[in-house]
Order: sequence, then structure tokens, then C-alpha cells
Amino acid sequence: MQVTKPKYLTMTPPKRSPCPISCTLDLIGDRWTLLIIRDMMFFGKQRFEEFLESPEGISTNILANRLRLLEELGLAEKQLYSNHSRRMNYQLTEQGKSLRPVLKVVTLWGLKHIDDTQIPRSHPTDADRSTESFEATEP
Amino acid sequence: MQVTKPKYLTMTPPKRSPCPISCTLDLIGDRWTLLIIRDMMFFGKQRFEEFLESPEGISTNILANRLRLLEELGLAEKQLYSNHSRRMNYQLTEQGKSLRPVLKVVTLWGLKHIDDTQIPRSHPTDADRSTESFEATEP
DNA sequence: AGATATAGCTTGTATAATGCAAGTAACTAA
DNA sequence: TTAGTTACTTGCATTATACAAGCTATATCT
Repeated sequence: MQVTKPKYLTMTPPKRSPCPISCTLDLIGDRWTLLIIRDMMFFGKQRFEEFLESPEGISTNILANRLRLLEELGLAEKQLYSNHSRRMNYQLTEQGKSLRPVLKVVTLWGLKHIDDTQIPRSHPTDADRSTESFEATEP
Repeated sequence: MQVTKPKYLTMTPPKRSPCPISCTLDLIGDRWTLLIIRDMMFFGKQRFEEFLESPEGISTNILANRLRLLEELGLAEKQLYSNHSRRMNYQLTEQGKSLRPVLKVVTLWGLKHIDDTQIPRSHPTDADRSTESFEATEP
């Protein structure tokens, strides 16, 4: 598979309809994508192995697939951590960060309507890099 | 398959983790469920055949499956339309209606970040039954 | 009464997505 | 030189989805 340039949201997947809900679900309407975005946004995760550590237990092939899709959608960017390592660095773009209100309202709904849910505690090492709080109200 | 009583959100699907985002995705993290809720909430749709008419083109087996799941989750209720007909009547419960802020923020995100999206125009006959506006701000 | 239509599904089958385990490639450190 | 780290890919079994067809109970028409 030969991917040249990241595509943008304007040109990506086939729409089922022009409805904004339907179109949004075409992008992030699955059980994993928002969790990866959560990990980047609230826990400052940036590397493949870090995403694998999340308690939901994503598998490596799904993770690789979703990271590629996020890049193609322009929601995340991939960079080399340093020039002498294979280590990669995934970060949210502005587009990706714009999903914050979505994650927030989903979080609040879950906390209120599903029993035994709680905001995960991040590891100290994760918290160091986390730029945004899970609870914070405003962008 | 023998389903006795509707289950409630507290006892339904296996959690991948206690994270409220993860748990919410376990319930509605697919490409169809929120569209059915949209149809009930904003377009006043109540019947099997009405859901089939939506432009995204859900298939009958998936629709039947999701309506059953929504009932099991306590997000929707199924009733007979009248006592002399097979006609069914699906309606959101209070739990289901509580997803309104989620649909709203998803709608706004889609409108702003995905090209060529627009709020669908409902048919006059649908609008008659619609209790809530797609655009309205407050519950 | 018998035929046609309507509504709400179920069933069958092909294709696609997911889950799980294992393996590979490039570099890094000892 | 050897072992470890990181980011994946591959293979295969299971599950979900898409598409088409069919079925059942009532409602309506003639």
C-alpha cells in the first residue's frame, strides 16, 4: 500500500449521507478510534507501545490501522522522535484537538448513566506529558 | 433466543475498562446506533419502516438487531401502536433522551470540520411528530 | 370469502472487520 | 556479539455487516 500524502477530512471516506452525525460516525464511529484520541489528549501518550498499555487492550493490527487512518484523516501526525531511532511520535493536530468537546460530553454521559465508570488515573509518567485534564471544562 | 426483561445499563455488556468513554463506546460505538437515536429524537420516527427510509440505508437485519439492543439497554421502548395491529411503536426512554447533548456536540463537530455536511430536512409528516429540534440548544 | 397489500421482521450467504498469537526489521545498549 | 527495544506485519479463526429474499400476521379491497 502506497500512501503518499495525508488526505484531509474534505476528501476522505465515502459519505453515507450529508448528515453531520452520519459523517462523523463514518470517521470515528467505531470502538477504538476515540480511545486512541483519548490517550493522546488526556494521557499524553505518543508511542505505539504506550497505546497498547491502555486497559482496554487494543491489538497491534487494529492500533496500526487506526493510527494510519487518524493520519490520513488529518487528526493526528506521525514524526520521528529523534533522527537516530525508529521511535515514533504521534500527536494530535488542531483538527484532532477539536474533538475535545466530543470526548468531554461522552465522558460526562458515561459517568452519569453507566454504573461503575470512573475517570482513569494516569501514571505519573503519563501525567507529565499530559497537556489537558480529563475533567477540565474549557478548551 | 429468549429475552425476558429489558436489562439496564448497569448490567449489560461486558466492560473493557471502567473508563466512561470506553463504556459509552461499548454501548453506542458503532456506525448505526446513534443514527437510529437521531431518527427518533429529531425526526420523530417510531416505526421499523420509517427507520429504513433514512438516507444512510440501514439494512433490515442490522436495524432489528439495534432496536433490540436499544431496548435491552433501556434506551428505547417498544410498544404496540394499537391493540388491533401488528404495528410497533419505538420511543426513547429518559435514558435515551439523555443522549441529546452527545448528538448535539457530534452534530456541531461534523458541521464545522467535515465538508459538505448539512442538517437534513425532515419531511413535513415527520416534523409533525418531532418533539425536539436538530438545532435547539437546551434540553 | 378470497385476493392483495402492509408492517415487522427472519434467514441465508458473501464479504469485511476484529481478535489473538506469532514473527519480522531496524536500531540501541552492553 | 548479544540481548533488548520499538514499531510494526502476517496468518488465521471468529464475529459483524451488507445484500437479497422470504415469512407471518393483520388490514383492506373486491
